[in-house]
Amino acid sequence: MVSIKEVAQKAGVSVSTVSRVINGKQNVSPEKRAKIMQMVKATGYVPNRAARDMVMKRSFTVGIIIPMTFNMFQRQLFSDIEHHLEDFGYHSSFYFVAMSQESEEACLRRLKGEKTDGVILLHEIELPEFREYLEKNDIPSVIATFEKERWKSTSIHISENEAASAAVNHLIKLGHREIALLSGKRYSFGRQRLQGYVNALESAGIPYNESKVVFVDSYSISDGMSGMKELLDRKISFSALFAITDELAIGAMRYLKDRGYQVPGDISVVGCDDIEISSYTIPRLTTIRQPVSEMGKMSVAMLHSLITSESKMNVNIALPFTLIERESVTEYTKNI
Amino acid sequence: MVSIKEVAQKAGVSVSTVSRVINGKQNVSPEKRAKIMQMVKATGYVPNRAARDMVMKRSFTVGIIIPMTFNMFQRQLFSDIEHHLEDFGYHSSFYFVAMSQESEEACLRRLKGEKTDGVILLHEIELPEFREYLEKNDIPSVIATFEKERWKSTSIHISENEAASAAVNHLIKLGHREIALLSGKRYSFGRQRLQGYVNALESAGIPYNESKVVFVDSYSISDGMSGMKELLDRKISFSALFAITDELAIGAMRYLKDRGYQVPGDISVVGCDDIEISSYTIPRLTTIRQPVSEMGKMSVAMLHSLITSESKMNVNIALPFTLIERESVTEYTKNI
DNA sequence: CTGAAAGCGCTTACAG
DNA sequence: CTGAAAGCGCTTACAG
Repeated sequence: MVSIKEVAQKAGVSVSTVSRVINGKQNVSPEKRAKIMQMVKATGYVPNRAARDMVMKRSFTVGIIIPMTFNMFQRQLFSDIEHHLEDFGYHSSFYFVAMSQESEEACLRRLKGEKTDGVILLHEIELPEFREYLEKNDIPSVIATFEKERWKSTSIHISENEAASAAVNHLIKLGHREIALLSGKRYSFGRQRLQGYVNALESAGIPYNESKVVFVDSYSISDGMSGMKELLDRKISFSALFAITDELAIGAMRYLKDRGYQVPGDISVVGCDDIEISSYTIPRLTTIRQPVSEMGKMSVAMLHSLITSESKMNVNIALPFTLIERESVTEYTKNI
Repeated sequence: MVSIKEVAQKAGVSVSTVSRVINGKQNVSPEKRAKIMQMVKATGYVPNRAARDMVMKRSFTVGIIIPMTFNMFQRQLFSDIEHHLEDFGYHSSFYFVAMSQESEEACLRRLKGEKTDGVILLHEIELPEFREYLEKNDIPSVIATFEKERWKSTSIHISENEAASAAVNHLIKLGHREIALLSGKRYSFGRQRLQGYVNALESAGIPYNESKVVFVDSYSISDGMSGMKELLDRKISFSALFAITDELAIGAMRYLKDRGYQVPGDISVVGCDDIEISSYTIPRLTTIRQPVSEMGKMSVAMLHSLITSESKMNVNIALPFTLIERESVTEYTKNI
C-alpha cells in the first residue's frame, strides 16, 4: 500500500506538507497543493487509519452497547444510529452484552483497549465500574431510549410514564374500565410504563387490580403469547389490554386469535413503540409512537457535540410521543 | 492510559518481554511472566489496538457491506454475523451502500483506507473496480445469501431457483394452477426465484402467463401491498400467490384483507425466507425457510478460514432449505 | 530466556 | 509557506 512518504517523494515535498493538504489545513501554496492532490489521485493513496488513530490518540469510533438479543424496535434504532454515525465520519464498534455480570465485565475490558471517542447505550448496564470508567476517562455517553435515573450521561427518550398513561387513557376514554396489563420487569422502562398504567387508572378512579397484570421475562412476540395465555388462564374479566411493547401486543393478538377471540371485537389491544410491522398486522395495531429516527439522529448528534465541545454538559431529552389510532381498539361494549 | 513501557518498567523487564507474555508467546521465564501478569493486572493495562494494528499491518476487522435500507431477513442475518464475528475476535466496520455508482465508489474508497482483513457482502456490488480491488489485494470476501455468478469469492446461500420451485410445487400439488407471482428485479435472487417459478410451472405443464406476474421495486411489506394491488387491479383470475420474500407476502396478505379477500380461503399465499414474524402473522405464513443462523455462522467461519489459511480456495455453498407449512395455504377450490 | 533497536505510517510542534 | 525531527505504542528480527 502506498504511504504518505511515497506521495511526498513523488510530489517532491515533505511528508508534513502532504499531511497538511490531506487534512485540509491552510498554509500550503496552491502549486504544491495541486501537485500533491494530483499524486494522491495517481497513486490511489488513502491515509492509514491505524497510524492516524495512534498518533492522535483517538479512534474516531463510538462504541455501541447492545443487548445480546435485540428486539425489532432496537433493530430499527440501531440501523438509524449506524447511518448517522457514518455521516459524521465515525466508525462503530459493537459490544453485545448479556444479562450477566461476566458479560458486562467482558464488555468493559474490551472497551478499555479501544479508546472509543464515545459510547451509545442501547442497553442498561448495571456494573458500577462501567459507569466509573466512563466518567473517570471523560468518555461521553448517551443512553438511547432509556430514561435512566442517576446515570450521569445524556439520554434521549420519551416520557415512558406518560406514554403508558396516554395509552391507557385512550382505552378509558372509550369506556373501558377492566384493563389488563402485559408488562415485564427487565429494564427501567418496564417499571416506568407500569407506573404510567397505575397513574392512569388512579386518575380515572379505577382501582388497581393485581390479578389483571402479568409480567413476562422479556419483550418478544413469543413472550406476548405466553403472557396472554397466562392472563386468559386466570379467567378474569376484562375488555382491553395494554401491552407495554408492540411485540408483546402482537404476540397477545396472535394468542387471542388462537383462542378464538376477536380483536378488537372481544378485546381491544394497544401497544407501545410503533415498530414498522405494527402498521401491517391484522388488525393494524393501535399504539404509542416513539419517534425512532429522530431518536437515533439525536443520539448521534448529541454524542458528537459531547465529543467535540469543551463543556461536557449532560442533558436529558424527552421527545414527544404520539398516539396512533389504528384498528385494534374499539369502544367498550362488554367484558370477557 | 498506561502503556506497555510503563508495565515493563514496573515489572523491571524490557518491553519485548512484556509483549511476549501478553501475546502468549513461549520462552519467558515463569518468574518474569508472573511478575508481568501481576503488573498488567495492577495497572489495568490493555494493549493499544491502533498501535498493534499499525505494526502488524492488519486491522482484525472485517467489513460488512450492507444495503442502505436493509430488510428484516438481512437484519436477522446481520445480527447473527455480528455475534460470531465477536466470538472470533474480529471487529466489524459497516459500509452502507445505496443503489448508485457514487455510493459504491465511496464504499470502495473507505475500504482502501481501512485494510480490513476480509469482507462480508450482504449486498451485491456492481462496480468492477470493487471486485478488482479485493482480488488484487488478496482480501477474502464472502457473499452472504446470494448466489452470484462470476464473482470470485466464497458464497453461502440456498439454491434460490429450487427454493422457488419448491414453493410453487407445493401449491401445484394442492391443485392450484392459476398461480400469480409477486417478484422484483433487484438483486440476482429476484431473477433466480422467478426462474424457479417458471420451471415449476413448466414441469407441471402449466403455461407461463405474463399477466400473472408483477415486479415491484423493492422487497418491503409496502411493496407487497402495492404489488398485490396491481395484481388485483388487473382483474385476472388466480387462486394462489407466490411472493418471493416473506415481507412481500405479508404485504400481499395485508392488502388482500383490505380488499375483503380471505387468506387462504380465497387466495393461498406462500412466501420465502421465513423471517421471525412469519410465524406470528394472521394467518401464519407458509413459506420456505432459509437457515439464517447457520448461514450467518458459516459466513463468518468461512471468512475466518480464508483469512487465516494459506490456500485461498473459494467455495460455493448451497445450504438446504425447508418448506414450512403453516396457515396461509389451502387446497384449490376456486379461482377469484 | 532476554533486551536494545529499528520500524510501522502518521501528526505536530518547532525553526526557519 | 515548508521541512527535519520527534514521538505515538506496539512487534519483531537480531544478537547475546
